[in-house]
Amino acid sequence: MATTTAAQQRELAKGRYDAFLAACPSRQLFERLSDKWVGLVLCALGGGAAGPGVEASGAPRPLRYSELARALAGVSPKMLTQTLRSLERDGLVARTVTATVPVTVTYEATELGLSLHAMVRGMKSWAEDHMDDVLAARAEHDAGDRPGSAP
Amino acid sequence: MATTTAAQQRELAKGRYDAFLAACPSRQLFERLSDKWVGLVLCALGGGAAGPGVEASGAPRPLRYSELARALAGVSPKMLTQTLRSLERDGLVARTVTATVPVTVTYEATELGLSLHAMVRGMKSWAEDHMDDVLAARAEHDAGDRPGSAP
DNA sequence: CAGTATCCAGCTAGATACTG
DNA sequence: CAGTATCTAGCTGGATACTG
Repeated sequence: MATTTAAQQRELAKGRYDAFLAACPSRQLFERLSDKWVGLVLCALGGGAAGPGVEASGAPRPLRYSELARALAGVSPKMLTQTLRSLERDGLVARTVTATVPVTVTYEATELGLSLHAMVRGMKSWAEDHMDDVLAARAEHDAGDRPGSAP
Repeated sequence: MATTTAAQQRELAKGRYDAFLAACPSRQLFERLSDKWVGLVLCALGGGAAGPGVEASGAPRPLRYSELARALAGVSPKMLTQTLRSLERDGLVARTVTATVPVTVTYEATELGLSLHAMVRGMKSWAEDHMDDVLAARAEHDAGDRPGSAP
């Protein structure tokens, strides 16, 4: 066991990592978090998933592999597994196998994963809430921005 | 002019977009936001940049192209320009050209960009603050997790 | 159900060199 | 200073097919 607590470690870590630096490990971590599937998986496991059989309850609950696949429309088995494995390795997601027939596997966000959920969910909500603003900005930009070119 | 205000538009947009759906425009927007350079640029323009000549003031201020290039260590001119152009098009960043010799170009986050800043900054801070936790989780995972395989 | 394995098209993004 | 242009290695990730 370490002689310092997790809280102390985190305190010491303040300022030790900087994602702006290319060589800093936190840069790689930031890049991993900046992945659409990572974001969507975390949103789903944080309680943001909806769909047939998966209501948007708002409360985090374990989801089965197939539920995740349904929630993240368009995800391939390969990417889903790959994403889940990386999240599991990083301690953000816990994988639980139940020996039924056929086998049941559930995934749920760990405490660490949950601590990230607010931000990721915020990003997703932001994208949904400001879609129209962005669409408008694009239209204005693509139109040429100059008054003279407006009809 | 539209007959509805931006606030009303946003109100109406509630529930109209869902990034979980592959075909939803907000999914593409979410994917764009889930880009390391987008995240880092937004962090820098939100006042999170530090370095030689660029102190981490915490207050958002316009940055020049070269300041951004220095802040985002390792970014290539191509990616920086590409990222800035896409952010400009989406109305998240404003580009200002001042006719000096040589020409001075500054970028700053728009109100829309600033509204996203909290989340992105949160992600970057999270990565820095929890780097040790993730490192520990990886070590444990890679060791095999099982007590029997520990030395 | 919950993956794994394989193949490959295509996009990404870095390196590099050049310009108004 | 602030880009633009070009080339390409290689990684990403989708399609597809198969398995315990």
